Amino acid sequence: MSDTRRLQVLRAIVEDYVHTREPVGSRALVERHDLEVSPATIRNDMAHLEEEGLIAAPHTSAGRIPTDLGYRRFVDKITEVRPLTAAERRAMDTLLETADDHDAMLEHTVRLLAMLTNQVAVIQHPQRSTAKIRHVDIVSMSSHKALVIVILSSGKVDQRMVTLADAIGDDSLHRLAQVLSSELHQRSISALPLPTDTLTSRVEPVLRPSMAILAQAVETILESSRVDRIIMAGTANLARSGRDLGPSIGPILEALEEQVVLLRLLTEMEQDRRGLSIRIGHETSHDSLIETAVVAAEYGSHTGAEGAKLGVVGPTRMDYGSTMSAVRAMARYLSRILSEG
Amino acid sequence: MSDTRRLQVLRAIVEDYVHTREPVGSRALVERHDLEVSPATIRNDMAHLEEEGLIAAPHTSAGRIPTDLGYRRFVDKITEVRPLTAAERRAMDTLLETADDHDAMLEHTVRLLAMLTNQVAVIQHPQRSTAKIRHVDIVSMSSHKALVIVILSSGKVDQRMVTLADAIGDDSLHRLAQVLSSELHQRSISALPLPTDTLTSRVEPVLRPSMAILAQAVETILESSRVDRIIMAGTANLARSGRDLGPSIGPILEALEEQVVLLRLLTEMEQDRRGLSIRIGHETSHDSLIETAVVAAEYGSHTGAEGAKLGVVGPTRMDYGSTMSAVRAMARYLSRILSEG
DNA sequence: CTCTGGCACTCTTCGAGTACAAGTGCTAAT
DNA sequence: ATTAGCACTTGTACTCGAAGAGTGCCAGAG
Repeated sequence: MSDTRRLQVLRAIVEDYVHTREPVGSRALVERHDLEVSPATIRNDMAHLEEEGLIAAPHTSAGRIPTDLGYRRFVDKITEVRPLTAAERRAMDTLLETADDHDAMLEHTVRLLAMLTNQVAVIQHPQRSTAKIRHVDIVSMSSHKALVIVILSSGKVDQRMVTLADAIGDDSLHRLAQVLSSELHQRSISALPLPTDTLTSRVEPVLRPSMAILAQAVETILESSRVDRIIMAGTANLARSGRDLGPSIGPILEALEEQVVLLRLLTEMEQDRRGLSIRIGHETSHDSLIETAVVAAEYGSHTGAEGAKLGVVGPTRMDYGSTMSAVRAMARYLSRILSEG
Repeated sequence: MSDTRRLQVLRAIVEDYVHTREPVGSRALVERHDLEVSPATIRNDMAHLEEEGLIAAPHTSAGRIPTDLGYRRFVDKITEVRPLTAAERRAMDTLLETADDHDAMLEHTVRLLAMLTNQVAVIQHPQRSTAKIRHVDIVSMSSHKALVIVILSSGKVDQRMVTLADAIGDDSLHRLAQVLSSELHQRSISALPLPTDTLTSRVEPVLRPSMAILAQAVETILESSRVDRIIMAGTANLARSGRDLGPSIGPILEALEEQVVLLRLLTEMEQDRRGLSIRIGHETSHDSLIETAVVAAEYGSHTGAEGAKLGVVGPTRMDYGSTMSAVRAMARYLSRILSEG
């Protein structure tokens, strides 16, 4: 009753099933892998694995397929993270060159990850709760309209249009911007509300109504910049692997568009020793994702923006080895670029 | 051989088919609509319609379904744009209140349109070829890094990180920003390349290498801001109507993610007298969209940013009446908000 | 105690055959 | 121009049976 062979069998079942998409039987197993025992022996092992709930048979007379638990053990005990191919490395390097602003960076990353894994890739905008205000700017758009621009230490730029209380000249606008900028400089974006009183008291009475409006705008910007967002790519890949996901790709797409779900899931997931977070099937604790697995990794954690993740969503029947390696490599790569920038 | 009845029959076929998703036969037709003739008469009419290529029979013994051409005539001659319901109007009004910056505005619009039509909605970022530079700003991020920010007359803000040639103090940076801003103010974004020589000559020699880098960054920003983008929402709706689109929803998603395709299609489409552009099936001249129809309308055309469109993509078997009305209403609504803002 | 060969059993898949329903096209009559 | 009737075509649903795959279990060997 060699315990290691059981694992070998599980591994073989997972690999074959991932490869062929069909339930795998005992005979095929001994043939494809060189287990030096007879099918009957394997059958015994399979019976045990089934008792443990690691594999299951769709019908009495069909081969076995891994259960969520089976995948889980496979991932935990067996899979070795596969190194990247040269082509993949090259793709990442070209990414570096096209690195533009912060947002574009994330966008390119997620697209590349989708291409590498042939799956849906997602990336979480970093929670910038520790980010600080670096600069506030105001640009006049018309007599009563102005654009408030807030630049954060993370390099993110947010803007918002406001309607001022009075017509205000460029000079006064400049003065307002200076007060805002100097007064709020280095202030954490999570320190709300803003000291509106101090701000208004620092300018001439005639400007105060407008200053209040501007402060309000800045506050709104900060608030909305604390909300996490998710960028997604490769939804077409979902359809490609539709055979695995049954007819249920609709609800999956919905769950993905409903960013909140994914966001909560990502933040809940904890990294294992390999620096990866994986949820398989029911572990996602979300009904429409019951047939999917999420592989994620944290990135940029050393820059103070902690907890931001990136990853892929695919059918539970996925090639965990390469997916895990791609996700991890991507996370490291992005972390490096961000810390350099 | 009443010609108007033929149209009536076509209309009935389209409506029934859109409603039931099943080929419609002569008997059902006379029953559901109160045509005061016998099925046999209808059969004659249908034979004519089939000759004209407006309808087709999937099998010899099945009812008829409209062809692309049939939908086309239906849309051109028959459909009356349905007015919006109160609920729809209300949804649009709440949208107004959540109006934030320019990008968020478009994003909300496209989501709402997706919800209203239960289809995939797309919106084209306005081609800002006529937009002008309103302001250029530089914010120091670290000793050698700075963020270049360009604000356009349309209210769009783009930024880009640059690495400077030398360590430059805040004062000098401010000076550089002022030169850039005043020199480039009101310059059309399509006027490239920038007069780099003039720019560098306006600052002290020690700053010139950095000025060159900054000018280059601005140029890059302008270039990439001229490229149109597409925002999309409601891809989950695609899956919902998957039954209509056969197994081919994969390629469709791909085509949609491949923004270039859609972008070209949208710009090519010309508005009809009702202010709508519609392409049905093969008219999209794109293989993977052969089973879809695109309904679009121009928005914001009076603000100088011309040619930007918004619309929906759905199965050819769609409710053209309500789709058309939703798209047109949305376009008008957005135009109004943009021209007010 | 582990492994193996054999064998009966179960269950899905696939094809052929058949009956049925839907719907047409045509012809002759009004 | 319209209608009624009828023969004809064709997809759909269902049943039946054979084939194939794979298991579980038992009895025997190492």
